[in-house]
Amino acid sequence: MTEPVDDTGCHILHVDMDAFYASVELRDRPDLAGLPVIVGGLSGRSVVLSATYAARAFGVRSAMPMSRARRLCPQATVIPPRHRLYGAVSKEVMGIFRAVTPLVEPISLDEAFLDVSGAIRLFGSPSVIGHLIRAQVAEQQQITCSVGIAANKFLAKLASVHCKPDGLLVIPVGQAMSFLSPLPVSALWGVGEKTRQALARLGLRTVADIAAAPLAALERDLGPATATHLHALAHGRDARPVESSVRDKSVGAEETFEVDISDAATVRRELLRLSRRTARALRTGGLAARTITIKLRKSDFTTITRAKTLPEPTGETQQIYATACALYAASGLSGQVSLRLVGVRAAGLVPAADAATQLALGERSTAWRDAESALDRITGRFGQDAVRPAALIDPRGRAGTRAELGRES
DNA sequence: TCTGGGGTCCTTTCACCC
DNA sequence: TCTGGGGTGAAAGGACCC
Repeated sequence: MTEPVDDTGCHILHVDMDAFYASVELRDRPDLAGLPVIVGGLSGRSVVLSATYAARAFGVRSAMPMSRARRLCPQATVIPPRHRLYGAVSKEVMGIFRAVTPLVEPISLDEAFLDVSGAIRLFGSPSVIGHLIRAQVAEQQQITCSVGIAANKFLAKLASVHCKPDGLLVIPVGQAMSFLSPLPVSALWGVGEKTRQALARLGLRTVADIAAAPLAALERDLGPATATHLHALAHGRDARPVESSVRDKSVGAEETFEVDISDAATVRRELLRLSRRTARALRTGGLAARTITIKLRKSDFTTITRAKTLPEPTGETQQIYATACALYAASGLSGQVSLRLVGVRAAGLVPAADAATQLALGERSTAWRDAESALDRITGRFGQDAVRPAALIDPRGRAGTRAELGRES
């Protein structure tokens, strides 16, 4: 047994699956246990989604280009991702959390915050609950997770990072500052490469440096919001509650081509495909959107976005697609510039029911909505390629672009 | 080394209204 | 009538996170 730790006042848990996608794949491939395994696309422009610790030992990291990962670790087994499977496992794992407390805030498929203050009388101290969760996840899903326990979200997340993989760590209330102080500024939530450089120019390299810096000096160089945020975190303060019902602010879809494209007709065809995916996501969530944004990334990786806010919220492919095409035409990039990525996003989300009531005279929209709902039912049953607009049918009889083929498996 | 796809949030700029 | 300023919403870009 481990030493008893004082977890008084530490009612926030951060649970993080270890190498989640790769661990799920290893359940089906026990022969690969202990070996370097990388989950990622097979096409030239894909990146590492997940890597086993054996692969990480070679320097492989998630988000790294696959080409580089394979150079670092040529002996690794590469497995294409199966997102539906990970989603299903995630649902099961979140179910384990919710059996302990209703206050579960999923951050992604593989991690969540839990507020266990109401569960202590029933299950025991936060550490006991952490051990219980780890045991249940291992037993029911045959994967490991790490649990960080502290007085707030930020510290709980730091704790789980520091006990990974397959660990549990409590940061007692009185030890937060001694834990935090020596860490590099990049340990703070919101400090990426750019902010790290900005802080370095101010001579700030550790969390202790930021905690000691005058707030006004930080505000001058980072802006008031970032400065206040970082200053609080550096003192171990984080008042954000665990929220079990966070509403999405936007939904969208984007796609990187295997080869850059400049032909306007091809780009529009891609916009149609992405508009369909976006509209379907809206309808699945019972939502409609007021603002449509397109994203165009050029060969040199510079990215522009163009947005339009509609008079009424919509969830229809036709309207989203028409707006996306208009934005593309107005961008000045249509047919002129080579693009490596296009995207469509819908924001300003409202419940679809509210949006429907705003359609005063029941124009053609209801007909489109009914037709698209019917299509949703068909694709839900028979797969996404069961029904497609004529524009998306490849004359050579193949389905979809190379990029899309690469993802489906 | 050559950069995915899903998002959130912040800052700046601009137009518009009062 | 002209000008300035505050407030607000939209648009655009960018940093960041998983």
